[in-house]
Amino acid sequence: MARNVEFNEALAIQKAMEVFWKKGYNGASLRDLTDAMQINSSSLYNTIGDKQELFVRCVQHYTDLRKLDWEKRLNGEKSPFATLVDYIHEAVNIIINGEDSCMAVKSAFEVATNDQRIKQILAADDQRSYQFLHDLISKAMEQGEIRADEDPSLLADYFNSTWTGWYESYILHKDPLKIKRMAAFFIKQLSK
Amino acid sequence: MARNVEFNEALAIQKAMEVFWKKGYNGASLRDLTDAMQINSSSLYNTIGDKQELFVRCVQHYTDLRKLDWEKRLNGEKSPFATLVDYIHEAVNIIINGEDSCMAVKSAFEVATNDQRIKQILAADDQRSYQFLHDLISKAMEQGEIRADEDPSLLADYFNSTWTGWYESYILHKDPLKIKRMAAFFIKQLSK
DNA sequence: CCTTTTTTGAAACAATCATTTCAGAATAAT
DNA sequence: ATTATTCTGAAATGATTGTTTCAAAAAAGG
Repeated sequence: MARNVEFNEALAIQKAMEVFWKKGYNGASLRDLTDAMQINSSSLYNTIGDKQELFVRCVQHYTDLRKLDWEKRLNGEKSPFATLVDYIHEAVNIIINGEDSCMAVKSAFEVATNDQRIKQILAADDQRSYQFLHDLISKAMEQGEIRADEDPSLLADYFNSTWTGWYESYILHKDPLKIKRMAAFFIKQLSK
Repeated sequence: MARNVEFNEALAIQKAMEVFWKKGYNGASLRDLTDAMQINSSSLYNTIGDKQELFVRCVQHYTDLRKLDWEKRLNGEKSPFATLVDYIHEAVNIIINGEDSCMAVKSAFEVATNDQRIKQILAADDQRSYQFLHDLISKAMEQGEIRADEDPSLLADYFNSTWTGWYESYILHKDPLKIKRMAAFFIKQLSK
């Protein structure tokens, strides 16, 4: 009985996410966004909503991707400790090679203080990140891969919050060796 | 031969800093700023400059205050390790009680990626923070207050980047106990 | 093919943005 | 007191902000 939506919404969200990621919420204008999404603002307001709603969808999309990654890693074939070490090394590579830091971290500091919806999405994401680490650490302890004289939930909390500072360090000093040394120390703390 | 500047520039910078601190660079409008500074925009542009210049001055002011604090602590009478532990506990209290996170961290993620002047100021600030920790840690090792089987520069780097994640954690979860537990673990790692 | 419903594109919207202008008030030195 | 210079306040600047309007284009179902 009527026309269908012409543009690919998933692709448009992906493009908008990249703009927000690079420029931040306040730094990205609606023209920046619609240019990247290759749609007219009327289409945006008809289907997705206003700027805030678009941002929510983008942050949600970002955290969905992370969730998939964690699930895939947990279902992998390697041992818990090997999975953890792999993850850390890849995280280091992302920090060193990526140029836009982490969107979850940036958004936490820029908007989570004022926007409750964003805060809630990021809190849930952080909780999943914690759970991912907690699972691996406690399994590694059970299997005797790492020593079991610390509380897994404390270690997961502690390590989970550690990443953020590495991003900041790399923004300010652009020193890959610094990050790699901290990661090595991080792993050594776990294993010995 | 002529009139003097009427307003207190130092006080105006302080007020502007508080606005940027809370709202971020892009989130703070010039009206927000001049309202808080209680000056006309013409006075601002005559004496300090444009918005970017004002922000530079505010970030500089923020880091100057931190520098003074570190110097005062280094010149205190307590032992190196006691000074370090005091500092950590006060940092935890600031995270838990403050409501606007850390301006240096927020600015690093929002603008340091695009603005080289801000990046440079924050990198210098981070370097001083590192030096502060490095001084205390190496002195504590010399005096036998903590074990000396780790590289002080690595420990200083590692601990220096750890704070940032605590701020993020508190923004997302508002859980004081979580921060306190991580701080306690932090101190235990050093001392044992 | 025709009707109905929806999407699209371009333009317009008022509001706000950072910044500038300029006349008049203020003040320091003569 | 006069003069020379600078600062201040209010208003205006043009650009950009997020958002809306609406006619024309598109397409699905009868």
